[in-house]
Amino acid sequence: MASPRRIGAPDAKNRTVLLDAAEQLMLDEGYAAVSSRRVAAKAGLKPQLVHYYFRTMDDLLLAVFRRRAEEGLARQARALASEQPLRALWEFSSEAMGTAITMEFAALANHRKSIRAEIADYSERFRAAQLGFLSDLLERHGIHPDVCTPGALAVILSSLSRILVIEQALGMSLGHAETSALVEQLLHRLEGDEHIRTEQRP
Amino acid sequence: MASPRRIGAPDAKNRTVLLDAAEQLMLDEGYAAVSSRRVAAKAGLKPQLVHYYFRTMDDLLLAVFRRRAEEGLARQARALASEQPLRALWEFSSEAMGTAITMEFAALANHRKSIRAEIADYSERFRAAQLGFLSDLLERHGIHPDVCTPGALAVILSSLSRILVIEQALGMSLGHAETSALVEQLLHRLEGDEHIRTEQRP
DNA sequence: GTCTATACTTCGATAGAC
DNA sequence: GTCTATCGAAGTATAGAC
Repeated sequence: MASPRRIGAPDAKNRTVLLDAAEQLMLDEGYAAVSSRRVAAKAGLKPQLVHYYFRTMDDLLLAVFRRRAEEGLARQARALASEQPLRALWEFSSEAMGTAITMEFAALANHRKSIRAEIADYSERFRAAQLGFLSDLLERHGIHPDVCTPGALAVILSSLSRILVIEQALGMSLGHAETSALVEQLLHRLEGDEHIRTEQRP
Repeated sequence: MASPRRIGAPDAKNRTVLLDAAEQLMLDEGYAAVSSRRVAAKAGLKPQLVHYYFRTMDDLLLAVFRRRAEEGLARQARALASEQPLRALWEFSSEAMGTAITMEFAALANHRKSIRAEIADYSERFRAAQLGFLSDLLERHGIHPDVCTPGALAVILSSLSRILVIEQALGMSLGHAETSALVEQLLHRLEGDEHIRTEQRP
């Protein structure tokens, strides 16, 4: 009774095309621009197909989010396993695209219950994945929990990277250079100089 | 030639009613819900009146933002002139409603040029107003700019308060208690214990 | 100065054809 | 399993009546 209507196969080619179009639209013009008609137009398909592959528009939005979130978790795991994990984490968190899409979904989440639960869940998974590494790092440097705990460090790093990216996108800069310098100081103290990264040869 | 159509007086009662309705809608359901029909319905007026008082929907949104921003600047100024300015600033920045509306406009700003300029301008005014106070505070405590500058402290405080509020609204909590404890430590060090505030008698 | 009648566009979603 | 024809509701904005 919940869903009497049929739905397209999860691996159908057009489903992916629609997901790509929706994601691009969201980045370019915001979640409000993700309508069945506009998504279809960008994908070169008929609007009704959106409702064939995704029962509602919320379902489409959720699918876009899940796909990005899963990819993000994998990329973060790779960053944390890299040569300079703290710097890699900072750079990953400072990526403009990830921040833009996260923000778009966060705004959306404030007003749609089904999406809110999903975002909260994934966000905690991102943070939880950082905790083990940060915990080791702080311990290795003999930093007492009274000074800074792994949880606090995770919150601080993610909040700073996010706000710097967001404000930059708006064209703001007041206090940014000083904050970046402070972060660089921290990274240096906890992980030494930035290595020169040579191009990977094919 | 830009605006051949007439527009309602800025102090007309219905204009304010429409502004209130738009703001409430934005908080409850997000910027996408602020349509002429829905605003009018909430205000108990006809949809066409929205276009009489505001030429476009963007104009309405901008008017909502300016009204709140001006009020916010005044409130922040009062906080910075209070008995415990640092704590007052932290509490002001941690207010759920201010954060929610700021976030909504920030999301909107990513995709609408006219709004982006306005947000960036006001945001820098908020931060600039904090700098004088924070500069004095750090100097008074003999904190060297190598350790922390006023600009960096402003960015850190605003980013932390914002992310804590946003994540709380989503239902997240990982690392929050530890971060709050760290902030409390900082407030205590820079401004002593929290005073007990007695109710103002009428 | 204040508001209404109206035009035209775009929306999400379903039922049913191939 | 894949797609199309179509509906009723909601969107912005203007021209013109009071």
